[in-house]
Amino acid sequence: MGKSSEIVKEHLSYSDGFISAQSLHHVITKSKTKIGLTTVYRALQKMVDSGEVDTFRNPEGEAEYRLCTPNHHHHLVCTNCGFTVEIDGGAIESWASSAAVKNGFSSISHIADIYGLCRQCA
Amino acid sequence: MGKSSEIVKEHLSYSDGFISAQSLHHVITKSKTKIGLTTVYRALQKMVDSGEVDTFRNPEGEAEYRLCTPNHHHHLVCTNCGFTVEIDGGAIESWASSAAVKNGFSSISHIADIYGLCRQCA
DNA sequence: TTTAATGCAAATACTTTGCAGGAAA
DNA sequence: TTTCCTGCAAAGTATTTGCATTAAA
Repeated sequence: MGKSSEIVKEHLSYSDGFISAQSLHHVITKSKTKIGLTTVYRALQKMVDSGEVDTFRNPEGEAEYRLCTPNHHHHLVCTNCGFTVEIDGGAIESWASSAAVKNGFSSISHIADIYGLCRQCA
Repeated sequence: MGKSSEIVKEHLSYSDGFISAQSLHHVITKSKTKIGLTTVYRALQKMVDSGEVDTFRNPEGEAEYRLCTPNHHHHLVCTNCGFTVEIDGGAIESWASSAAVKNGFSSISHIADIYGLCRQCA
């Protein structure tokens, strides 16, 4: 694993919450570091495989990534303007694990996001 | 709105749970009806806009659709073999609406799916 | 030298859009 | 006629892969 993976992970840690591979690539190249989009994708995929990074697809079809951290949270997203609020998972976490255990599933992860219109856009 | 939208909706109702636009198009053309992929996409998008249909992106990046029904449920998906269990949303529904209200959001929908390994694949 | 990392360009997959022909009002 | 529906082909976007170059071990 070369230096690039380190750079990707570092920038991932700067970003709060999820970020897409494309955005991450933008951020990195804008910062000063030269890096290929392919390399960003490959670094992210490796970290997903190793369990260091969580991923899910947003409604636009882009994959979003974040470092796995203990302070796991979810998103409330305005479908009109994109305004996003981070919210606590609350009961979700236990719902997910109990549903999984009940059905014999293991190594679980979950996605849970809420979409709606924010006050401005309603 | 022509006949095609009716056909799309009908086949959507046959399918239990979510189905992708591509799969739906396959099913429809295989059944006997000639229909263009474009038309399927357009019919689905119209129904999403009107609130008749729910949609989300699966981890592969495909959009999946289902008719909105009162017996709303969620999915527990095996990431290895694709085996899927339908589970009740339980506390999710109230979590979603309370989080939304607390932040001034309206017209909300949510996605909540759990991924893991089923007994066979663990 | 042998192995792994890198990135450009091409390929792939899903979805959307432009446009012309046809059906319905 | 005017409007809407259809669907082919082209375009657009995100992601993956082939391959040659380069860096590291």
